[in-house]
Amino acid sequence: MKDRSYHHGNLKHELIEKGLEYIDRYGVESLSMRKLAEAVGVSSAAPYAHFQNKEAFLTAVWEYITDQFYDRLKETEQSCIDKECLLIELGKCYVIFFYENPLYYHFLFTRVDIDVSEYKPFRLFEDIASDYLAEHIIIGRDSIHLKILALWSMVHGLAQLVTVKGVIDKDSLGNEIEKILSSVSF
Amino acid sequence: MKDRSYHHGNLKHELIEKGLEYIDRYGVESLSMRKLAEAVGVSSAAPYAHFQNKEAFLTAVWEYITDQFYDRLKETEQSCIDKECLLIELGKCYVIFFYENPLYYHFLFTRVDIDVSEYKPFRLFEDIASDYLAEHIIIGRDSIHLKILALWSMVHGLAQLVTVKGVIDKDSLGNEIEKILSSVSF
DNA sequence: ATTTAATCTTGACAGTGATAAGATTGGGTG
DNA sequence: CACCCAATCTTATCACTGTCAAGATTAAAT
Repeated sequence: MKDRSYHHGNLKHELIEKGLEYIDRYGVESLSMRKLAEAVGVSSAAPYAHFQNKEAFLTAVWEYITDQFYDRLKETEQSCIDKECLLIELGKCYVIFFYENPLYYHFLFTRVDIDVSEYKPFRLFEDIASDYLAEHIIIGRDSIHLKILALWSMVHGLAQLVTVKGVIDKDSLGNEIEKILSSVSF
Repeated sequence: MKDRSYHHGNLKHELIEKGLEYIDRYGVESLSMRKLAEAVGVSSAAPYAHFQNKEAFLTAVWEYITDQFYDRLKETEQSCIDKECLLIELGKCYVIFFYENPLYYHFLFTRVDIDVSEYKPFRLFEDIASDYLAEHIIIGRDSIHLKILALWSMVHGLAQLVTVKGVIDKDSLGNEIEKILSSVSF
């Protein structure tokens, strides 16, 4: 039945991918190590050779998704020609990423102990916002940090609200986000 | 051992309260019906006389917390003398509520199917923001809705970011929030 | 006082995370 | 090449979970 004999060869990575699939489809709650193991064609205790426990496994998945998120942001940064639009494009990317995978949002930001200074996606956003605001802002420099936080909060909050029924018109998502972000002046 | 004989008398309500306590202290993940039942001094199947299943129980707790949240906002609205400050005070209240109970935030907004038009706290916020912006805004009326959404996103996002390590200086929380919210013009 | 319906207990079931003991095997050593 | 070792996987097994069925207990309605 099993195509791989005893040693699976690629178990760790395949577990993470299957885990992703489950989270994306059903949410974290209904993810069990055993079902995952079975889905990959391996005994129920096999995963514990690669992960200390479920928590550790979920952390691995967490890092995996974080990387995806970061890559998307980075990609947007690099493909944006008109630097005037960069910040808004980045915000759009941020929001759309979680709109496409609402369960990712919960999963990412529910795992508690994020330390902001270590979290790459946040750092990227902060850097870009910082550059942008430094050029486009009239007021004193010390308020830049506040504005970044305000902007970030907005994008972050919007990323979640967008997944809530009735908040936004789904058909014109990209435009809506752009309009919302532009309706505020920093 | 048990102070109540057979019929507990107040089980439903007491379960919800104990559930709250658990969520607040350890998070939803480590909440089990059985432990809850034991903590309240009742057999492990007793809760199921009052709740169809765990999901239904959590929904009840969800509604309970939602009410608390709403009451806090409502209270702020009514105790605010200077209507000029109302919006910011409301935002502060919103954020501080979840700062004080970070696990509430996850719990409230992770339970998926919120319908915005039915969710009282959101409605209240929207109404107040609508009134405020209608008076303080120069631009066309059709953009008010956008600005409300922007503002709400900001407060909503901030409510979560505030629970993340390193984002904000905890000592001056109230002031910080006020400064952040004020750093943006709508 | 008797019935009735609500409430609670006991005992069971399948599914869960996790561990210990042992089987299997690929890769490096001689 | 043969050997061994450490990584990997399996097979029990455990305590715990959500949930249900059957029956015990009691508050409330008749």
